[in-house]
Amino acid sequence: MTTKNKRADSARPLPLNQILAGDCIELMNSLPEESVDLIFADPPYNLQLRGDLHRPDNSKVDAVDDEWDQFAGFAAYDKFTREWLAAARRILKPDGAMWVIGSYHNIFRVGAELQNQGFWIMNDVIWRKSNPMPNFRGKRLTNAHETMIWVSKSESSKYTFNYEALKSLNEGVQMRSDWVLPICNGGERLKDGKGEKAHPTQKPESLLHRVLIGTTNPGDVVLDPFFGTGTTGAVAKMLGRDFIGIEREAAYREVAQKRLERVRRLDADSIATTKAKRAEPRVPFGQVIERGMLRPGEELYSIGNRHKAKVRADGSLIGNDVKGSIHQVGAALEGAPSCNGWTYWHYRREGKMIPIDLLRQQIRAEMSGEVSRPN
Amino acid sequence: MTTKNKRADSARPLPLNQILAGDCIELMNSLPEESVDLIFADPPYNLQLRGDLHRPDNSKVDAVDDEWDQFAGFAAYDKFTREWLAAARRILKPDGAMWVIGSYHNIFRVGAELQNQGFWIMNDVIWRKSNPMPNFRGKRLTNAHETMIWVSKSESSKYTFNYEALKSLNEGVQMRSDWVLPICNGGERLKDGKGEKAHPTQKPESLLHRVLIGTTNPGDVVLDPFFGTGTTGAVAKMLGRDFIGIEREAAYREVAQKRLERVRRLDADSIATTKAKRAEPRVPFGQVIERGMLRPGEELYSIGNRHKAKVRADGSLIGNDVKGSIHQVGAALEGAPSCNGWTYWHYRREGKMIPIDLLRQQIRAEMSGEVSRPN
DNA sequence: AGAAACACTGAATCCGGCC
DNA sequence: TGGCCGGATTCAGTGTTTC
Repeated sequence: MTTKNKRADSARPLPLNQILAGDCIELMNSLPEESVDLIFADPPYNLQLRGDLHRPDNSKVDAVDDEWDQFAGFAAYDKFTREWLAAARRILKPDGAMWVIGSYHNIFRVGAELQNQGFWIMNDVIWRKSNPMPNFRGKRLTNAHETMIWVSKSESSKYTFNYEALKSLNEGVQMRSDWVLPICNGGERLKDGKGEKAHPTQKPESLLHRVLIGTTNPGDVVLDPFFGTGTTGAVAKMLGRDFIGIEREAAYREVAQKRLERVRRLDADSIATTKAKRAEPRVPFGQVIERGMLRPGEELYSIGNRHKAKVRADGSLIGNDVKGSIHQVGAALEGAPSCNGWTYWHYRREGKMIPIDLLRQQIRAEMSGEVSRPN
Repeated sequence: MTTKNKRADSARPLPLNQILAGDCIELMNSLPEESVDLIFADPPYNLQLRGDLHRPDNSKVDAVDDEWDQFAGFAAYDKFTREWLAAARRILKPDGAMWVIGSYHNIFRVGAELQNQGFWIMNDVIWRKSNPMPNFRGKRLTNAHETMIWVSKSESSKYTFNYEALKSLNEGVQMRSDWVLPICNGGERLKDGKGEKAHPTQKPESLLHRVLIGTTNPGDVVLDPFFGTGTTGAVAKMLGRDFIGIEREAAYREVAQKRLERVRRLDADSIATTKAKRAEPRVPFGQVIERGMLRPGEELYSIGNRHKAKVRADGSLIGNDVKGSIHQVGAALEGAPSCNGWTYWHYRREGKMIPIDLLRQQIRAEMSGEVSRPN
């Protein structure tokens, strides 16, 4: 047993692998200080939704309008944040660490308060969703990510970081601060008795898998103060870590309890890895313009010089009164149903015609070293 | 000239397309209020938020003990943030917007203060670096991204968002909140006289290209209070936007000035981007009847023939006892909250079903004389 | 049986001009 | 300035039904 555990040994035993019922601040305050290795926290985001939102097909979006996400304002939210962070800080071992996940609605306030309380940021980590909900009204960018902040208890903490394990998860390349993972749906998404989703914001197990592999060791105690349907507990149990869940809502606790009973601990050997699959990244033609490889106003020529078109600043082409993507304009000029613009169009350099696909290859080469999408 | 500009008109002229020398807070305070369309800010965040931070009055923070010192560091940085954000807020037009870029060292504090001052977050945007600097010691994840926060001046601001242009940059798929772009190196990276990089954190032009295409229009005034080597100005000039740069260090101003002189403005054609449909003139359905394209009494059919309605002489429809506009009747028959009648209803010609939207397009073409109008 | 079409859904600060 | 109302707006994936 390492020195990390000395405080816990001298205190009363922890309620391991259980779901505690009640308010997380009170319950954390009732636990012995400096007894927990890692905290994973998914606090309410304090979304401020106005009216209903409908998809273009007129179906209504099922909003997160639950009571637990309502706060009177920033001051109330900040007070809540201060209190639960302080309670979390007390029970963390000196070398312990914490992850907090959030969106732009709350993550800046949480991050600032983490710093104010003396937590030390190692990284902010971006969960890039491979399948986010689109922006239906075309008024903003697709909100396609969430932010996690990974902190140690203090600057001098000797936190756990399994560098090689994460590198191995990433096909031998150093793990980056942006993680591409799908949202939780399909069979993994828990349903209630009526077939509705049991919790509006269930996190994917893949996310917790990566967190726990990277920043805990087998046998560590992982606490989740906003347990919900228990993703943290399920992955912890599977990976041979101990967990403590805290959840206020009885309905969530019930679903989580059943879920945890179904989970089986893996044997030590198989705790190893889920392999990532390398996919050739899609390169939008717009990037060729943004990167200055071609300039807006420059002309492109078809094979055999039969057609030409001019590049615009937004990556569309205009040729012979037809506007659109490199593929659309190519198809229109050829009178064809479709066209691969990347091989169809060429640019001129020193009298030579060069296919724009070479530019795409160049961009892909620059992007290599990146690994994306598990599953 | 739109109402957006009325405040600027009544004030003294802006120092457009220049680099102002000095402290950005003082200089912004010297500019007329509500005169700028967009601010792009890359504030200092390589500050050690610890020992060597100086107070704004240049007195050294007295390090009593670690924790107090750290708090003093944050407090000083927060004060600086509050002040430059307030100055930026004052010169922004009511419908203006701002981008701030930062890393985990500072972005949480900046984001929280943005919210405190009443700025309204549209998105946080992740610049995912395709070629980041690796983490050499293997103690953390590769810090492979930076965070940008895009805000409007207030919740009610009618901010500029060129949805279609960004979608076009992304080859027809809605632009997401994570942008993959390489860091600035190679020929784009400016060097000083000794061949060293001229600025430690020069931003890539590709990043500014996307920001300016997406959230400004040609002729807009873009201000950068931390101008550095002038990436914002260079891209603004190229894309036909006006800029105001503010920079304290003479060496950076010099490099930026030379750079700007080399930049050439693109012609209007190349700057043009794909327009939103909303910008097209409204065509009342009644015109279709007045012009005899459809006759009163003619029947219209929904997609899939599930519903039909009869055209009346005043351009309203009647179907299944429901009377009203093409939109109202469509919505009523579908039991939907709203309905785009133009795409919902079809008429029959020679056995074929033709959407009435084609008639609207025909009218619009006749109205403008040609297919597309400049800008 | 297999393919194709259709239906449904996800942490969302999601409209704007005219009267 | 509040209310009315025209009409613009979606990506990836899973699961179900139909051909």
